[in-house]
Amino acid sequence: MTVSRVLNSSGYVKAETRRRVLHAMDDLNYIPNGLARSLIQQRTYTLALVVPDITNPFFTTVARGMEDVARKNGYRVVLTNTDEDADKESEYVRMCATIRADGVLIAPAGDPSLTNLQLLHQQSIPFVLIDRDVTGIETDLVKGDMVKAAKQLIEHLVELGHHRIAAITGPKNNAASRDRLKGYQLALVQHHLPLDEKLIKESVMTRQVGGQFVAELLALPDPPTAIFTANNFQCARTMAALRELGQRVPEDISIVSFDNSDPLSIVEPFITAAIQPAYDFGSLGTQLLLERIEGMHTAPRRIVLEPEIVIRKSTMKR
Amino acid sequence: MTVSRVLNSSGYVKAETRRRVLHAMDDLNYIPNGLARSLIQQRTYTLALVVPDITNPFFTTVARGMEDVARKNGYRVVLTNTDEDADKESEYVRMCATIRADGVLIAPAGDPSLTNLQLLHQQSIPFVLIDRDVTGIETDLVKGDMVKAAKQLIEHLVELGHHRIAAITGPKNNAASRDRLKGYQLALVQHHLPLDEKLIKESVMTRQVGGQFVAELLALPDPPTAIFTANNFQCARTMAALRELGQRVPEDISIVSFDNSDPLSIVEPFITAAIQPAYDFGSLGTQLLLERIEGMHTAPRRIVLEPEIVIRKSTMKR
DNA sequence: CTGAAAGCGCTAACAC
DNA sequence: GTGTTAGCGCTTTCAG
Repeated sequence: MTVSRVLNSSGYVKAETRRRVLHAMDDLNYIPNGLARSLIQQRTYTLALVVPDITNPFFTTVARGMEDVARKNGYRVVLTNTDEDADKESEYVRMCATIRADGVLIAPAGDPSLTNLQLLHQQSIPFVLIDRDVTGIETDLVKGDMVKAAKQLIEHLVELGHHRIAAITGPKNNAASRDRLKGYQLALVQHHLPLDEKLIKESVMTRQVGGQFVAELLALPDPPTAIFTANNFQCARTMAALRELGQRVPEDISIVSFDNSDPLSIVEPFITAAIQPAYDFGSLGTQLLLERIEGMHTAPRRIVLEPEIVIRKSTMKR
Repeated sequence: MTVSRVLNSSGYVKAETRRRVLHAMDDLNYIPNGLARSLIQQRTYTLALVVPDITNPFFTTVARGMEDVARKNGYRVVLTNTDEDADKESEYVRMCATIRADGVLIAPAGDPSLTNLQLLHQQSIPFVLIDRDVTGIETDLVKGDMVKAAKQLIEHLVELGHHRIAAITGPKNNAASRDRLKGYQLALVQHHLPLDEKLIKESVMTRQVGGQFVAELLALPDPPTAIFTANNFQCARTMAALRELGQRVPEDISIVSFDNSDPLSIVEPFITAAIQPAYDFGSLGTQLLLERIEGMHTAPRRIVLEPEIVIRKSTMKR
């Protein structure tokens, strides 16, 4: 018990006793057992971050933001990958319950993630959504204004004289995908441009994304002069496919994208993109989460951050 | 106790009883408490990955390799960042002990990490080094043959007619840095080229790396015609600095680097580089670690993998 | 200021 | 097949 008091600097311990305890701990290379402590305290000081892909620079930046805030508050972070798969996500959410994480920051795979969030709720594990909303649940959320961002990207293209603009989107069961598409459509409508279904290609958001849609788009009788991609990986794949087909960017075709926050892009930031404050997603999300863990707030809070539109070299006048 | 038997499918339970237990668990949304289980079993089924920077694509790929093998064997992975700082590393190594991780895969910050490894040893936590050796300790290790890789990169430059080749290195207390420098020197010596100390610049390996050395190199009376950088971030920063100084790559100056495994490099792999099998570092390292946890091996095993030299567009004939 | 008793939720070992 | 006892290493509570 006295050792416990020394460890936690709680209660009174005579200076001499404290000294002896510390000395003994040092002697024995003693490190307290966190499991036992957590078991009794009902607190693990562990937060979990559940993201679709930890190799996506966007999410590693989120992780950094989270880690910084967590550490500052005495919490650890456990990172997990869902590969955009609600089933794998479910496994990890269960893991969060098993390890008794104090809270979870999650970028849900899509609307089917609802079940996973409900599980967290059942288990009374506080959670905060980042980047993506999920229909059917009201909770704390930090995301970017993706409708607006997409709209601005498209408007940039329109101003450059593009009228045939293709959109590569993610799965429809995913709010982030839907918002980006919505922004695209909104921009076209407001500028009195026709919406052509053939210019919209649904694909996936992972690095496994294929590039066949590029050939399909170019094979259209009236092919697009610009392409809007929904994320990092789609953009990269599109660029690669265009190169294979002998198309130059931006001379032959323009490209805009989301979150081209390549960690190495100090090399040659090339893609005109809507950059979301990924670090802030992590840090603000964690802040909300910690407040919820401490039981401070009750009404769900939604934080919508403004993305920054960065005009670079992947777009040019038509 | 019966519940425990059902959970672990151990011992005999009547089919009917099992059914009732499962039903009740479902009813109550019961999820077993991993803390209590780990406390008694003295096993957490948690591995830790300690790397310098989780936003470095090289290490996220390592993480993927680790996670895949860990999952397949029923283990979880906890990721941590040390920022190339032995003190922060020490904190995390202590954390590994606190949470009673079953094993640790670690890319040590440098030779001062020795203390941290000794702590793990004291606490009887098995560990495996990846990417970097540490002088003063004999353990399992998975790394690339960096001397050879660096040597081949330099030879490529020599064959292109470069004689004044600069080297940007990492901290000297780090085996990875030393090996890369050694390969550079070896190549020059074998090709009877002079070793000029003024062409060697020591810098850091993090994203915070500055680019001032580029200006210094170019200001030399006999400036280099090619630059060898030791990693991702140094390469990126060098490219940026060159651009600011109006130097074109590769027309004015050539660049070679290590691990330019940008996740988005499907866009435009540009840098001629030595690519190390990062995924295998993670998967093989975890394999070794698990074997050590299961107590199978005793003699330290060293796995040295061959890097691949990929000639791309950042180098040209002098 | 220090210690003794009890218990967090689970499982190993041993009854029955 | 199922239940009981004990204990993993801590902290909470209450005595002294």
